Amino acid sequence: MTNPTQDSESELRAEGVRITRQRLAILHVLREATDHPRAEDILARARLQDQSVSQATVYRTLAVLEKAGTVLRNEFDGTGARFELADRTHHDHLIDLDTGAVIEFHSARIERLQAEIAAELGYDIEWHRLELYGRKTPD
Amino acid sequence: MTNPTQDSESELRAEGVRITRQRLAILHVLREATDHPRAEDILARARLQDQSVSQATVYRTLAVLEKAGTVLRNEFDGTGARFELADRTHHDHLIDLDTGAVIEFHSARIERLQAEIAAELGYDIEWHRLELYGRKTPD
DNA sequence: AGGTAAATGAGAATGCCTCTCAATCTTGAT
DNA sequence: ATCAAGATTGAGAGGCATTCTCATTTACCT
Repeated sequence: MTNPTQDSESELRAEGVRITRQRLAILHVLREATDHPRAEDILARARLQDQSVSQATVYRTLAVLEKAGTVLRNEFDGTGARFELADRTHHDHLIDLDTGAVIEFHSARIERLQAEIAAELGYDIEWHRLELYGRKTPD
Repeated sequence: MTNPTQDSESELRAEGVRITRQRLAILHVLREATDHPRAEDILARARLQDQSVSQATVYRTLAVLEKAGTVLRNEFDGTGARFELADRTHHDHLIDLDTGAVIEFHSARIERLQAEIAAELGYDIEWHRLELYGRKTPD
């Protein structure tokens, strides 16, 4: 009888995050997104569902959700943050320099090497960012 | 009879970059830096050598030097770019979340894995960004 | 239902960075 | 050395993403 949508809301409530109309609209946008939208895009899409959502609330909500571990913030180019739901398994990004397309990938070997390197330097990794920027290999 | 300082200036000149008093001051700052200074820091330090350097020139020069391959731009936190000379061998960064210290490291194995992964996805890597964020391992 | 602290909208404010433009340099050619 | 042509510069205005302020509204516990 549980569904993922209700689950994530309960989890948020359990963390002391109040569920408002606006936050539901923003969460909905993030759940439907297949890209990595910017705050601006999220605002536009959220307003389709709830006309009242403001820019300030989008930024505030994204900050709240990020702190709660529900969303991830990315900074691929220098033109502002891009967001995604943190509900799937961890992955890194490959950005196509020609099209701007963002491809997700994961490598357990790289993850392991990162931890090894950090350990050698006397550190525990809290999180990391790995982005590859490239172009399609010519045939 | 050549020295690295003169070399990099000749190289820049060869690329069509004019060597001005202000650019020399900025290059000097970057050569002396042991940290990863922000534009603001570079401006302050450059002015110690040449009072006339302006903020606009710092940004413009950093953009010119970046395009020329002389400096690297980093975005560790969301609070603005940090720069470093690109004269040493390639490296990635480990950022200490408690102190903000930036530790440089390099792993040929990770580099190789990155290339492999990109190749599997049909891409050639142009450049990449790998940052580890962590804390000192407790004893 | 009622009280209280949290969340919101609108717009002002901030911070980093880029642009504009007239004045001043760098440089290659003379 | 001198010159012309074009690049670079300083100062301040402008731009853009993001955050803040504050009066009003809302979620949520009891």
